[in-house]
Amino acid sequence: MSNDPLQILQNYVQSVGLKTTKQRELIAKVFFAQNAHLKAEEVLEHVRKSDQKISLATVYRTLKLLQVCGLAKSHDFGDGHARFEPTTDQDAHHDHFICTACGKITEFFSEQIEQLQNDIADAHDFQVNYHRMELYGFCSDCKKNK
Amino acid sequence: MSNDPLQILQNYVQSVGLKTTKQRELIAKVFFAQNAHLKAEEVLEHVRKSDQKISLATVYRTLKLLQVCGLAKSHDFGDGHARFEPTTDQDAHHDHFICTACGKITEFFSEQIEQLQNDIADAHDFQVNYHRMELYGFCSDCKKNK
DNA sequence: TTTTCTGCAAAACCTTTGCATGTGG
DNA sequence: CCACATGCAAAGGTTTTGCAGAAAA
Repeated sequence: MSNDPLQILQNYVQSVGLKTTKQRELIAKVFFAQNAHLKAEEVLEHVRKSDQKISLATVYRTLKLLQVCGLAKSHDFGDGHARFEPTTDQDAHHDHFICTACGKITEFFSEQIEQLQNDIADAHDFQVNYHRMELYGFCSDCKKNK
Repeated sequence: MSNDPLQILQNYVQSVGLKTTKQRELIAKVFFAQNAHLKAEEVLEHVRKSDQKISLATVYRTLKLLQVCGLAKSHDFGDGHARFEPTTDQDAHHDHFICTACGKITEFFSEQIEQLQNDIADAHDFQVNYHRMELYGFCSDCKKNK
C-alpha cells in the first residue's frame, strides 16, 4: 500500500473509471510538491510554467477531485480566497498560525490540542470529528519590525 | 464609559464625522439583539421586519463599519457565506462547535485554550493577538440519530 | 448648504458549469 | 468508438461600488 499521493490519485482515478491526463498529473504533482497553502490562482501559476494552456477551470476541477479522494482540503482564512493544502497522515491534524502583518501562514501541531478537544467534546456531549485552530498575530519577523 | 455597543457606535460615528441614520441604528440594534452568527442576508431579513426599504448594500456597509470600530467580526465557516457576530468583552475569546450534520453553530469558552495558545506562541516566537478554534462533528441531537 | 448616506443596479470577485472539441482507454 | 476531460466563455453566488437623489449636521 503506497503513501505516495500521486499513486493514490492514480488508483482512485482508475477504480472509478476516470481517466489519467497530462493536466491532472501535472496539477497534482505541482500541488503536492508545494507543501503550502495555495490559492487556485497560485496553483495555476506554478502549473503554467510547464504547460501554458492549462485553464483555471481544470485547476479547480482537479483540486475538487483531490478533495473527493481525501488528498486535499480547502479553507478560507478570512480574505475571501479559498486556500488548498495537501492532506496526508502526518499532518491531518495540524493547525495554523496566520500573521496578520505579512499574511504568512505557518503550520504547527500540538498534542495538547488533541487532548483538549476531547475534554471539551465530553463536556458538551459533542462528537468531534476534526478541529481547526488558528492563532492570529505577528510572526517573529514582523514582531521585530514593530 | 459605556459598555452598550449602540452607544459605542454612536460615539465612534460622531467622533469621525459620520452621520447617525435610522438605517444604521436599526441594523446595529437588530445585529446586537440577535446574539448569533448571521449571514448578511439574515440580518437583512430581520431588519426588513421594521423597515421594508433597507437594502442589502446598506447592511454590508453597516456591518463593515461595525468591524472597523471593533464591534463585530466576520468569518467564513466553510460554506462560502461570511457570518457576522458581535465582539464584546465577555465573548471576545469564545470558540465554536460546528455540527456538520445540521449546521448548528454553538459557542463555548475554555480557559485551557487561552493557556494553550500562550504556550504555543512562546514556543514559536509568535505574538498572538487573537485565536479561533473550531470543533467540527455532531451535536448531541444529531449524535443520537445516527 | 455641504457632506455623508441610501437604494438601486451594475460591477467585481472567486468559483462553477455548459458546450463543442479533444483525448484516453 | 465511447466516455470522459479540456478550454473557453458564460453563468453562478456573494460582496462591493458608482451614481443620483435623500437626509443628516
